[in-house]
Parts: sequence; structure tokens; C-alpha cells
Amino acid sequence: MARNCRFAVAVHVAALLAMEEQSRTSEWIAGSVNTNPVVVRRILSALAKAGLVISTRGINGGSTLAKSPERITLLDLHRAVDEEETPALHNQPPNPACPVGRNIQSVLVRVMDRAEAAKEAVLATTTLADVTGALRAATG
Amino acid sequence: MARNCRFAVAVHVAALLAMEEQSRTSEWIAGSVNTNPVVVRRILSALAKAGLVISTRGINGGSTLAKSPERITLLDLHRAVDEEETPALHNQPPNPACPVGRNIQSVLVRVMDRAEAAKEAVLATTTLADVTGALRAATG
DNA sequence: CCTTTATGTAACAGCTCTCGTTCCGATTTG
DNA sequence: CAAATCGGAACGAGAGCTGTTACATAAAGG
Repeated sequence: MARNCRFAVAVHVAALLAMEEQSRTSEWIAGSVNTNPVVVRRILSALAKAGLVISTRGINGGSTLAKSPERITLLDLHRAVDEEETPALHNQPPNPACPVGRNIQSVLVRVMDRAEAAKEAVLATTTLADVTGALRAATG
Repeated sequence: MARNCRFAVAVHVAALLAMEEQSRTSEWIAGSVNTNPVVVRRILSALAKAGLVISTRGINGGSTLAKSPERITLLDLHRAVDEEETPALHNQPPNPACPVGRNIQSVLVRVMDRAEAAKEAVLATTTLADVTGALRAATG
């Protein structure tokens, strides 16, 4: 599969907007991400639906953050662009006549939910302001 | 994408072997997982390479656990069957002429590594014996 | 040695997802 | 009305996963 890079692009786009004063067009953003403006607009559309950015059309149109970078976490961005990942279970339901097959999925769901929650807890501790701070430190 | 369900099958297979006294064939296992024996053998092959199961060919052949269920964690199973998931970054490298594009990936890798470590820490706390215990509790 | 049974694995088709692209309508400004 | 920009549909290319067939390899028993 072509690996899902929506989250990476979303963080990239949000970081760009956080570091820019003005509203920016999808074409300008695409220049930094090195992709097609439509790909950027798809990400921006998801972020807008989550209330993280605001976009306007027409001349002088473009996008800006809807909230301050301190109030946007990486978990917000992750949930905005990635489908709620149901824990990856069997494609075909297991054999219900087998004691293991009948109950394995509920056991799996419980563990995977805990693991996913731990991952999301880490993403929730990092804000967009942390990211731009790290970027400024790396730039020098 | 056809969602990756190797981890779910791996836990299922390992739980079956943990609850059976005897060596079991891939065909028998496939009956509980409800899939093709070759799919099961692919999982078993990965588990064998990780030193978690032992398989023998020929008449009376089949697979058994290589270690006691208390000494196999879900993290062991996860690492055995899932490619080392490099954090999902951009497909095309970002524009190096942009300060954000030049540094965003290293910042992303740092955060994603922490998030992945948190997830793996949860998987490491659950053993195959815990899984079979939950299965027995659900069955009985 | 030969038959039987089982694993190991390559090869292939079908499916789904993602991305990049083209295209067109809608909206805003002047 | 013209220009610029977003919104989003539609399509093809490419990649990964699963299920299947096919065949070589290996072990056990007569």
C-alpha cells in the first residue's frame, strides 16, 4: 500500500500556518510540502471540518489557523485527518464454533484500545506551538 | 486498503497453540481462524523466525509454542508479524528551501517514536497467558 | 524405496486505499 | 464581467494485503 502520509502533511501544513502571519493559499503551501495543491486542499478541508483552520475563497483567499498554536495538539490533527482506526481485526469473522474463535476479537479489542489510548496520550501532550518551537530551534 | 490483520491472526494462532497440548497443523488452525492454511503458515513462518513457535514437517507434523505463554508478550507477536513501521512520513521529500520543509520530518520522527513506544509499552504488559486467561473466563 | 502427510514458499489475481492529476463549478474581490 | 481561489468530483497509477493454486521439500512408516 502507498503509506498513509496524511498526518505528516497535516502537521506540516498546520506548522506553516502557525509560523505565517498572513493567510496562505493552497498553492503556496504545496510549494513547501512538495505536492499538488489539491492534496493540500483535501487536508485543509479535513482540518476545517474539525474547526482547526479557516479557509476563504476568491482573490486574497487562503487559509489560517482557527485557534492559537498553543491550543492545537497533534492529537487534534491526527483525529482530523485519519479515519478512526478500528483496531485491525480479522477480515473474515473467526469460527464461532471454536472457543478461541468465538472470543478472541473482544479480547483483542480491549488490548488494542488501551494501546491506542497510550499512543494518543502522547500526541495530546505535544502542541503545534511545541512543533514550531522545535522548528525554530532547528533552523537556528 | 485491505486492512492489515496479521497481528490479529498472530494472536489468534498463538492463543490456540497455548491452549492445546498437542502440536497442531496449519489446516486445523485455519479452521478456527476461518481462512486458508497458507495464510496461517505465513504467520507461523514469521513467528518461527522470531523464535516463538516451532514447526515440523511430514506426517504428525505441525506447530507448537517455543516458549511458555507467560514468556510471550503481545509485543513479541506484534514485532514478529508487522514490518517495523517507520513513522508515516511524506511520500516526496518536502522542499528543502523552506525552513519548515527542511526540518519538519526530524521533528515528526521524534514525536512519532515516542507515541509508538507508548503503544508498545502497553502491548509488552500483556502476555499470551493473560490472553488465554481472558478467553477461558469468557468461555466459562 | 515408495507412499502419505505436512510444511515452506513462490506466483498470481482481486480487492482496497492513497496519491497525484485534471477538470469544472462556486465564491470573493475589484 | 474578469481574475483568483477554494471545493470537490472523477480518474488512473501504484502499492500492500489476502486468498488461492501449485510445487518442492521433508518426515514417518511399511
